[in-house]
Amino acid sequence: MFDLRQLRYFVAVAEAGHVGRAAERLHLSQPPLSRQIRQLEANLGVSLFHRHARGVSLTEAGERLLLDAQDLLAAAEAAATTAQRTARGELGRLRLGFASTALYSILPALVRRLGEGLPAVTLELRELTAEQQFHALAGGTLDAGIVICADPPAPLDRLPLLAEPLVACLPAQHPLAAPAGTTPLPLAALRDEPFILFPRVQAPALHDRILALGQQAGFTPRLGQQGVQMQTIVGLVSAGLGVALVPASMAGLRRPGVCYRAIEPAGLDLPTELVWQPAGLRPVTARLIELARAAVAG
Amino acid sequence: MFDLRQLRYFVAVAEAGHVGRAAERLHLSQPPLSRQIRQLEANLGVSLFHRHARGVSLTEAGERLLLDAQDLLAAAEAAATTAQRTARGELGRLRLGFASTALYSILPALVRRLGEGLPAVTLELRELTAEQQFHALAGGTLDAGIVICADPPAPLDRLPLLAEPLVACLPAQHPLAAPAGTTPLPLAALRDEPFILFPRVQAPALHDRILALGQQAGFTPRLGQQGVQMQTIVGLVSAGLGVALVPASMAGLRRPGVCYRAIEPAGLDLPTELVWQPAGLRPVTARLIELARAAVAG
DNA sequence: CTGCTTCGATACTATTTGGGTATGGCCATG
DNA sequence: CATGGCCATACCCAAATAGTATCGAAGCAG
Repeated sequence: MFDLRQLRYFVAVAEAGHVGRAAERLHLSQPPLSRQIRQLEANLGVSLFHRHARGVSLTEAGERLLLDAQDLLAAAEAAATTAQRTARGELGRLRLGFASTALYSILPALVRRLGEGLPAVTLELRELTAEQQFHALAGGTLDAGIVICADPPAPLDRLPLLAEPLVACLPAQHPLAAPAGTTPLPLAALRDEPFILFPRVQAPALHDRILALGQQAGFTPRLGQQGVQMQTIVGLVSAGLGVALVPASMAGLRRPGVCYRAIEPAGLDLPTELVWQPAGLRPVTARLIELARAAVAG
Repeated sequence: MFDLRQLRYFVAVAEAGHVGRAAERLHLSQPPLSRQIRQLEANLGVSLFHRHARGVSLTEAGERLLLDAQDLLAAAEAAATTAQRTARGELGRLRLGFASTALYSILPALVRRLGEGLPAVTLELRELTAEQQFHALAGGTLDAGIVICADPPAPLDRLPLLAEPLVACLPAQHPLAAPAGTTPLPLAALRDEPFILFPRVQAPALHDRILALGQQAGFTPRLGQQGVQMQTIVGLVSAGLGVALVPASMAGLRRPGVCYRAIEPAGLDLPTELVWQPAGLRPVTARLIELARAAVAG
């Protein structure tokens, strides 16, 4: 069978109409080129050129092959660059999990950066709890995840993206409601309110952190309704079913009927982190981590 | 850049999952295969395989390349066979001219044989006078032509396809009209009828042949209407505008209102011939000539 | 019609590249 | 810890490719 080199030679001769001229263009001397063309003809069992006194011209079969050869060479080139771009993580699918709070903090900026830095990567976003993300990462069905206030199991790497305090989320008609910027609300003032929380299994660390804050303020929070997603919790608060402690960035949700207030004691900031499995890291995941690192630094 | 051989090797290794196994399948020993794979990786600047203890597996870039490589190899194969089939005249366009009479004699059978013998050839049929065909053949805009009773100019080759006598074509109501199979009609009986003919410039040889037949029968045919196509001439006869001498195969047209009779003297048979330019003969034209030759012989 | 020019083909040599054999080294498994 | 399986490396030989010199055929001008 033939060879891409022979095809390149053939195209050069066909386009130049001269063997010698084409040899020059290929930085080659004339005789080997002549020989390669004849060899291609022998391999195919087809004569591709008419030889006459002042050059060569394509036979019908040659004209047909010229079209195919140009396509083939272009396709080969494209295949090479596709493989290279895939290896660099510039091409493909990126499966990114995220906790619901990330939608209101880091996720929009990160997605924008991905779109700018890796425009040919298809981003698949999945809203998942931290546990679901850890499981999917271990199973290889997720490339990276964004979790808040959760402890990734041993084999996972992590990158802190941001840290934010908890704030109180109150119904707007609540006696303690006040515009932002007023003095922090002493937590003890909420001792008699029902607290709206995630189910503990979904986010044990965050759940415990909130209960501990209550203890620190001298009371045991009374549990009210439960909600799996942050939007649900804020919605329940706006319906007057209780109060909640939520990440400060949830104030960006601007749901009518709720009010956010800083609390005292403030407690430790909640970390939002990017997590991934370093073993078998896909190139595109590595690029995501780079971008995220740059986003945190910049 | 890489090479189709390397691509074939790559595909074999990818499909086998083992270098050694693939080497066997390629009738090759393992070390050169190993080396070619590494060289392909070096050429692309991309690692295509993960090596582990019991074989190799594709990297993400490798998986991407595998798809493209399989396509490329198939396309290369296809390009080769396309060129070969084109060289053999099994593929392409065949521009065939024909005189209108051929429609009622040899053309249908020839077209059927072409469809069977060269199914991938696109036949372009053009109804043209002999002179138009000779001109188009000289100009290279026609591959072959079918003419009746015409003398091709010097550079053209010819193949006789059939020869047929002239018969009289009379209006059905004409006193001389009679069913086929009766005695031949003495031409002299038509001495007072207007003769419907082609314009002489369109088919001088046939025109002269008809006039000569009249002379032979002892009169000079009186010219009536003219028609360029055979169908037209027969139509004018059926309208009662005169009589005509037409190739015997025109009886196959079975136009109502006309009647065909053998004539006396019969004169020489009219040759219908395939003509073409032997210089720069296209492969597909050569195949047509072969088929036509077989059709005449068989 | 003859010499000149142009261009592809051929002969021969040098170098590169590809393939074979022997062997080393790594990783998983029992 | 030893063993087996498998890929990588080292080295050598054969084949293919490129370069130089030359030939031969076909148009063109004088």
